Parts: sequence; C-alpha cells; structure tokens
Amino acid sequence: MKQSQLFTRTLKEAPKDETSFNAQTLIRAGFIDKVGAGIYTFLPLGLRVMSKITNIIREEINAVGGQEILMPTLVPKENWVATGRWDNFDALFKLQGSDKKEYALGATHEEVVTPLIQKYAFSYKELPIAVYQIQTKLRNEKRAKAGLIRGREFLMKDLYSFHTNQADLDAYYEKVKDAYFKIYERFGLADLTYLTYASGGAFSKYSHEFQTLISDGEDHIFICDKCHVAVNREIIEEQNTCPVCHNPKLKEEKGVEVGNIFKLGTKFSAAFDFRYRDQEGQEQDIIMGCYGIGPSRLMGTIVEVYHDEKGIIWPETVAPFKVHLLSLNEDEAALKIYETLTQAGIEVLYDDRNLSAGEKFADADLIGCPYRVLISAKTIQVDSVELKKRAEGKSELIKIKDLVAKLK
RNA sequence: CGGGGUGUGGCCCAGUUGGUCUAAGGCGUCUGGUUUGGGACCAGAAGAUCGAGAGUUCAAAUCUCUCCACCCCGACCA
Repeated sequence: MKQSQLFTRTLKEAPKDETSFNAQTLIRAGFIDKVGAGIYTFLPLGLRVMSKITNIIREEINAVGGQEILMPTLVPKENWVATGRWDNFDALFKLQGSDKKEYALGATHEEVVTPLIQKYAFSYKELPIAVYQIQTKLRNEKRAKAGLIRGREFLMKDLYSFHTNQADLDAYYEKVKDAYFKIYERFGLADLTYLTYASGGAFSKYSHEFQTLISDGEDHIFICDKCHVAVNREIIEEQNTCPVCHNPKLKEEKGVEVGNIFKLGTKFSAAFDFRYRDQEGQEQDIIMGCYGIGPSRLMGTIVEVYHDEKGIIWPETVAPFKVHLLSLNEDEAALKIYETLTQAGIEVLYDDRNLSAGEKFADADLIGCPYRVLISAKTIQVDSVELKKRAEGKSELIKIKDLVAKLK
C-alpha cells in the first residue's frame, strides 16, 4: 500500500475528547475514528489489525472444533422473554419494527443459538456441537469508557457448546481454556494474561476470566505469581488464597478482561425446553457452555501494552503491515523495493509522500509497523537499505538484494 | 444512573470582570517556490451560524435559563 493513497492520515495532537491511551493513539495514528461515546469506525489501518486478530481467533477456535456461523443482530422480543432477560438485562437496546413487533439488538446470543441448535440436535448422536460467530455486539452501557476497552458497540467472538453431560462439557471447557491461552500467546499477551477465577453464577463454583494486566485496567484482580492465576475482586472475600496452590499472598493488580468462559449448565437449554434422546430413548438435559473474547477490546489492550512515548509497537502477528518503507528522496529505488517486497508476499506500507524526513519517521513510529526500511542517498551508495525494528533502537545496513530473505 | 468537568474552523487552543471580536495563534488543507537523516522555510489563500434553543441588553463567544454532546470518578457490567 502506498501511503499517499491511504485513507486517512495521522494527527499531531490527539483530540481531547479521549483520554485513554489506546483511543488517543489509535485515533492519532489513523486506525479508528470516533463517532460517539463508545462508538468507532475502523479505518483501513484499524480494520487490517482487526482482521489479523479475528483470523488468529478463528484459527484457534476452529482447531477446537468450533464451526463458524453468523447470527442476526436483530433478535425478537419473544426470544428474550423465554429466558427472562427482556426485563432483566438492562443493557439491551430495544426497538420496535413498523409492525409494532419488538426487538432487542444482539447483546449476546444464547437466545438465538439455543433455539437454533434445538432445531437440529434431537439425539445424543448429534452432540456435542460447538458453534461460534464473530459479530458486532450492542450493549447500552451506562458509561462507555477507555476507548476500545468498553464500547457500546464492539466486536465479539462468542462460542457456544452443547453437551450430553457435565463431564463432556468439563473436558471441552478445558480445551477452550487452552485455546484461549494459545490466542493470547499469539498476540504476545500470554505473560501478562492471568486465568482469573470469578463468580460462577448459579451453576458452577467459578467462571473464568482472562485478565491482562495493564496500568489503566478497570478490574481489580489478585494474582498468584507462582501459578499465574488470579482471583477477581468480586469473589476475593470467599476465595482469599490462590485457588491452585492456596498461597495466601496474593498481589493486587489492575487488569482488563480480555475473555470469559462460562459453564451455563441447563440455564438456557431449560428455558427453551431443549432436551435430547439418549441411547435408551430417554429425554435428557442439554448442558451448555459459552466462551467470549472481544477482538476490538483486544486491539485496545494490545495498544495499551505495546507502545512507547512515540506510538504503537505492534506485535508482528497483528501489525497492519509488516514493513514500513521510507524513502528519503530516492523514490525510484524505493518503488522498486516496494514492488519486490510486495511480490514476495511481504506486507509493505510505502511512504511515498513528499514530506520531510522527520515527519516520515514520526509517522512510522506512531503507526508502529514492526520493521522500518529506509532508503536514502547514503544507503543507496552501498546498495543497501537501513533496517530497524520498531521495538529496538539500533538499525543495520542490509544489501538490497538480501532484503527479501531477511524479511521473509 | 449519582457526582465533577469541558464544548470556539478538520485537530490543538487564546479570548469568557459584556463594547476595541468584522473572533487571535499553532497544526493541517490549497497555490507557487525553496527544501528532505527526526514533526523544514518563504509568500499567498480558503475555512467558524463561538454545542443548540430561548431570554436579558443599545450591545452577548462573554450574563441567565433549558436542552444536547463528550470526558473523568463512582455505581452497574446479567
């Protein structure tokens, strides 16, 4: 991509109607645009990052047998009434169709997925089933805050599993837990992300959150350094030692919830009277699990974790482009390198704009591609370019002919 | 939803004891030229119903009332 053609551009100063680092920086760097409180447009750079994030999630959820579907945003009132949430879920956006029929915008999808699976899974032979979607969720949060961390409209991967018995759910739950850590590992967040014990509601002792430590986090958690697990503030009263090793010395930290997995038991299947026939022909309860992870929130979290005073430092797995190519008055040679790298399958953002060197450097640091390739009169004299990692201070001269191999 | 704060060209902001505001400056944008190793320089230009509405006044960005939007703290986050 040539930067002269990229929609949109960077800002020198952040708009003052955001104070969180992730929102300020993503807006300044041209990844997102703010539409209202907790409502954002994802611009080309931002959407590229989002696609990288969702693809990684997709791969790992597919690997544990999740099948991707896409459910509607518009969910009829009767579905919510069936589970009692029409009146109890106060973050629902409700609206009325031209036929006076009422709907709520999808804030979560147990109300859609449960009757969906019910139409197909009559027998133990069909089970277990796990389906998921990556879809925009709408929640009427009383206070949106912290940029992408808590929006009123946000992207969510929600996986739902249906089982014939508790042991099967328990086993699958552990598989998904492992998949989540693989996902965080690929975002470079595994070290900072703690499996966190949270309230399990009526059907299990605990649910599990995945909390990533950030200085600006909205949640308070109590971590055990030895076991790399934590306890959420809501249950610290009853669980004041490490749930794994019973270490009583838990350290309070601030985190952001980047995932949540939940054993739902029969709560939703019962609401829809969803049962199956076992081998003896007897009717049995369906046991459910649900597993959420928010790609847009993750994007904000990654920015909160990976940055310096100059801008973002994207992990290579989610960077909008791998390479930012800067030309200092060597446009002809730079274009050749751009084409060579692109043909080699390397994602390049080529800054072909007629700007001062300092401005190009500043933008490259702000946008945060992992590698910066610089070509100037100085480097061209020795048939080279200067290669610098965004995360590191030093740069090295690389022969132009070796560049593709170096970056592959 | 309770408390606090802020609204002035696309962005940052000066002005807010009413009058000299026909609203200043910086960034960005456009035109022309000179520039190019860390946010260059010169010359010129465009761009604002001062968040909205109502009111007070000879006179309102400035005072009053109502509303709206956004930010922060808290509550909430099934």
